[in-house]
Amino acid sequence: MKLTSKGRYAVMALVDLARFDTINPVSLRDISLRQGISLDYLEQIFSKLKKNQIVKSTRGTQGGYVLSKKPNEIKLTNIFNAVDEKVKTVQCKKESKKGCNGKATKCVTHNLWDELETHINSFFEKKSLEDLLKNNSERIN
Amino acid sequence: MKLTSKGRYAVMALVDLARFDTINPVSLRDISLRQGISLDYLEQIFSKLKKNQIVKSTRGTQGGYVLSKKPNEIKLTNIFNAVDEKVKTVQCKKESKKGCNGKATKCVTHNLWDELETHINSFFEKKSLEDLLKNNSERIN
DNA sequence: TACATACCTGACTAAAATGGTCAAGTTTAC
DNA sequence: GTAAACTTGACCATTTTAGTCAGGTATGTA
Ligand code: FES
Ligand code: FES
Repeated sequence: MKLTSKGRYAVMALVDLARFDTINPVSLRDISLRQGISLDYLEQIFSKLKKNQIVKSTRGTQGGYVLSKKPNEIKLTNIFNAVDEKVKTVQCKKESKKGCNGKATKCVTHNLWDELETHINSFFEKKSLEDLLKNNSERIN
Repeated sequence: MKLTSKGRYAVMALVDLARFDTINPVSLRDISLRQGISLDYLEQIFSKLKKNQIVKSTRGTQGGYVLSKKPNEIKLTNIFNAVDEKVKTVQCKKESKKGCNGKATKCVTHNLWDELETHINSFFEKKSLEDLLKNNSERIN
């Protein structure tokens, strides 16, 4: 079970945005340099974040991205959904009546993985960007 | 973030074992048929489970595997460690002083992922094979 | 003692996912 | 007009996953 770079980078970039977008839009180039993420890869990620109305963009010189909501309104769940970083623990289709073994009943571990998924998702639903900002400034002081 | 088949199969197989090993050792062939898991793949998994003293084996005709501890003494943590299904959320080496960005400080999200890892692992530490047996028989009745 | 059953070991591999790069734009501030 | 910055889509190398395959070795039973 591991977290992919796409999810990790999305959150890193948005924290960066939350810290620096108060005066001017922030360019991906800046984020790329500050956070050490490939510029081209960031573009893919921000394209998805924009489609999901998590960020807004301004084109042209001095352009860049800005959060489209307040940091406390952006939960990790929203971010992860936007970039398709989903938690997948069960193998079977959840709606399907068939189990992952192809039989008519769910496998012996189905309920366990389902609980696990809920457990993990509850973490993402609790945490917002604002929590991360606090956490970060605590560490600086 | 997704669970791999190796971890999933290991738990499925051990639940099967816990249900059927009370009289005779259980052959991998039986598990393979009941759970719909490739026999050759099961052998790889059980090799690791054996090295980690989670199961014991008997060779020859009528041979097979038996749990080496009571179901309530086998936690998911133990199983996952045995088959190398580890939860990995941070990108950096934890001991290292360097962050995942190569800089001297930890990245802005490091603490978050570390919390997440703890959150997930606590689930695995709580759950034992016995819990799964209960859950399963509940569903049958 | 033969022989079938079942464990044991290690090498190999097809397919998918990951983590990007690259190329060719369009928009807009200055 | 030109450079900065967003936009789009194709492409690709590497790694991981989820196995397969080909040999073994041990042992209960007939
Ligand atoms: S995971 Fe849903 S049936 Fe096995
Ligand atoms: S995850 Fe540890 S420094 Fe980024």
